[in-house]
Amino acid sequence: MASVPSPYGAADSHADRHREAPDSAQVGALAALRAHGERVTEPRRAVIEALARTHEHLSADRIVTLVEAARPAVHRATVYRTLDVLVELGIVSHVHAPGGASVYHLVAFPAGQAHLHAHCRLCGAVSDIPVDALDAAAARIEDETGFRMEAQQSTLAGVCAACAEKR
Amino acid sequence: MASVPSPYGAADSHADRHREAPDSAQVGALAALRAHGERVTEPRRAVIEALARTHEHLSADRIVTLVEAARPAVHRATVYRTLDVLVELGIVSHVHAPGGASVYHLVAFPAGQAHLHAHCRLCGAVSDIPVDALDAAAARIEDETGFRMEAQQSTLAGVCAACAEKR
DNA sequence: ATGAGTGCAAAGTGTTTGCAACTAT
DNA sequence: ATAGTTGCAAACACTTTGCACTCAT
Repeated sequence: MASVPSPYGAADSHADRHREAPDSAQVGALAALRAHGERVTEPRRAVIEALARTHEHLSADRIVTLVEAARPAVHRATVYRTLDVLVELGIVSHVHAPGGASVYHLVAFPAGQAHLHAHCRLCGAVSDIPVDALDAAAARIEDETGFRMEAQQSTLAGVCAACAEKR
Repeated sequence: MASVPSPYGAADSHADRHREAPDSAQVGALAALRAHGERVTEPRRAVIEALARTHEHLSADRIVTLVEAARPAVHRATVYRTLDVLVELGIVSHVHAPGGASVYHLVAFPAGQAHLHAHCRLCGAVSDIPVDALDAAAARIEDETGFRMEAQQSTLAGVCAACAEKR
């Protein structure tokens, strides 16, 4: 039931009107999905859409909420399964923030969108840090300890600018 | 059978005899506990002991196991509560490693033992990185973004030396 | 048409909480 | 003595799984 038969095909033409350039990340994600021989289903579209609609870092639970709001028929478990698939294919990246919930975001397809994650222990927000901020440190660490840091998968802990100022 | 009728009390006077010179970290932890007006109880000693006995980074669940092995009467919930207290007092540090389980370790009391955490995505091991490795990056990040990185609370993701060599 | 993908509900993890009993101070 | 701690068991949040059905291909 519920209708909304076409996820975002021809039907929602006016909802789409100012989306001529639908996130390249979203397009890329769908293409990558197909390229891997995976089926493109409505739940999967919904998950990718939720991820593409924001530049935020969403927790799995938050994604569940967003998807359920848009497509009530989509079940929690399916969202989790979809996220697993997307992560496995490298379409989505997830980082574990201190606090229990892991956050997900689309990997930037055009490249250049890459960034590091910084988690504020006061407000919980995950903010972005220039991707090259740790380059020097990474080089030094590998040199000294042999550990090959993958900065983009790392989450830096600390206090964000906003919270730092309030104190 | 088994008994052990008195969970903890006067009974273990001799069980205590060879515990005069424990880890300075352990002593420091207990002292800090007292200094904060917290009571020093057997469960708390057991948790601190488990942490002090190893330089490893222990998951909460692993600590539960260790403590339960040494003091069967101590309940899981108490271990979690104790860890919370210790973290809150800054006696113990915990980092969330990607993969769900957070790892705990005593903060080095004499100072100088401080280190950063690096989590290998291949073997799962948490290794230590020199504490100052991110100093320059931290300064630059704060300068550029305002984010005040707390390097010691951060977990770097990547591949450890051993795993890197195998590939 | 046919199997990958889904919804459902139930079972897992890992962690927290309300309460009466107990013990460190 | 007495308030802080504990044990217990149940609740909790988050995630995964078995199964029959459906839909993308």
